[in-house]
Amino acid sequence: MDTIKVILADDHVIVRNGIKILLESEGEVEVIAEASNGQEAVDKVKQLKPDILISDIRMPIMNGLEATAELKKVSPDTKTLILSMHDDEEYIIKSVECGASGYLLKDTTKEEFVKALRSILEGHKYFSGDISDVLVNGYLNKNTGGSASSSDSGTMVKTDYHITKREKQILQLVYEGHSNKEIADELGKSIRTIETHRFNIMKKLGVGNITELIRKIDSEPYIIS
Amino acid sequence: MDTIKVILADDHVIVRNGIKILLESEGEVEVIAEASNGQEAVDKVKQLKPDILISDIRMPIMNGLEATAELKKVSPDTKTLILSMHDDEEYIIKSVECGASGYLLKDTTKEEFVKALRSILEGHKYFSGDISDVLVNGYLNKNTGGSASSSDSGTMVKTDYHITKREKQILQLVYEGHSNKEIADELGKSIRTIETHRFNIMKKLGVGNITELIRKIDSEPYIIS
DNA sequence: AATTAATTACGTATTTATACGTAATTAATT
DNA sequence: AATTAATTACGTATAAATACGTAATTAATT
Repeated sequence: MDTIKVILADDHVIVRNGIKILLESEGEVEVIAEASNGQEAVDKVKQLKPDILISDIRMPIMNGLEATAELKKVSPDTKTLILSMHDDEEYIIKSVECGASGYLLKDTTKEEFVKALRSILEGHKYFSGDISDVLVNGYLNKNTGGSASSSDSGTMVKTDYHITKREKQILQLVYEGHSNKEIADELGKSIRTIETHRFNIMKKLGVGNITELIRKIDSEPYIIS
Repeated sequence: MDTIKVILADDHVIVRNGIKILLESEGEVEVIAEASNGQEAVDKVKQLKPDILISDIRMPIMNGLEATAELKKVSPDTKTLILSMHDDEEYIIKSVECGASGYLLKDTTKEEFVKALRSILEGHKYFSGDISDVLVNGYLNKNTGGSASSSDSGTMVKTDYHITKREKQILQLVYEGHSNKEIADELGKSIRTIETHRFNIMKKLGVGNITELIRKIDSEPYIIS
């Protein structure tokens, strides 16, 4: 019987080392490569065609969800298992939308970890905890209704804030701590324009002040990527 | 030859598991207990008297630096090795001030990890990378001058912002996203008082807006603890 | 080409926060 | 008891941001 060939993507070496030793102690999992950012993960998946990519979400250069979405193009048979500290529904749903086959928290035991890998290799989805079936079924129910029901997507979990390209640009600068004046100068636009965008962004994201905004982006970084 | 007895403190099981397996694969290190927060770490150190506590900084209930400082009282012979993602000088200096014997980044190899443990067990300090000697020597130079030089502590690394008790209280509420009015209501004080405190706090911390403030506290959480 | 979405920017109004200085009162330290 | 530090709060002034609405222009989509 062949081993399950996996690639690990996490920006911390010690975490990758720890996971590698954890999994290979089982004997049926082989870590064939490691990546410290999403882009490196995609490149190595393309090159090595592993069975499963195990990926953190928050990584430099390209995050784990984007890398997951990218896999369809470079290695359609490779599946992704997300391993994250975040248990927000938005993250979980977003990972499903990006095509991930599983989602585990970093609190996961070795036993469950290996069980998840086996399950995914057999073509199933694997989401840890009680929220797994609820979320996956909820997501499937949302999509079973066809295109008519896509207008109701906001009623379940909000994952698309409909932030335009320009809004993301300005949001990034706000996130970095720039004042409206600084942003106006940088983009060569009127400060009134920036204020308008800013108002629209805050409304779309449902936040009331800059602190909430920063927290929201910290927890959902795909908003600006 | 006895093994080095260590306790691991990190709020993520998978990290603790990974480190445990990593270290015990060497044979000369034995993980005798684990803790998921600073308080639990202190309690287990008190009970089990390990050689070394390996601790993350950011943990719930009590952070790793506070736990380090607490060890003198409960197990004077136990040394602490901080294992963190943060390489800010403030963190490193603060760990020394709390009595830590070493500081490694989570980017550390197994070899260096074990080397650090051996070194610490022999009574030495162990700080990873080129910054280690510079920082430790800089810190010792600061203290070698005696009490007369303590007035110059701000010229090297700013670790004490001299935030008063009341200021910390208000800072916590600002950090949580409350407006000045909300804070004034909650504390039963004039909004003008809150504004005054807020101005003083920002000045002490050297930040120009709320975004910078949040980032600073995120990277130096002891400011408000 | 028509329609829709995004971008730009203003009017009007208000709120909120920043900035500096002064000073009385209270609490803590010497 | 005297001194120092912290807390409270105001005057004065200004800057910055929030909030809502309107609308022209440009870009993208159908």
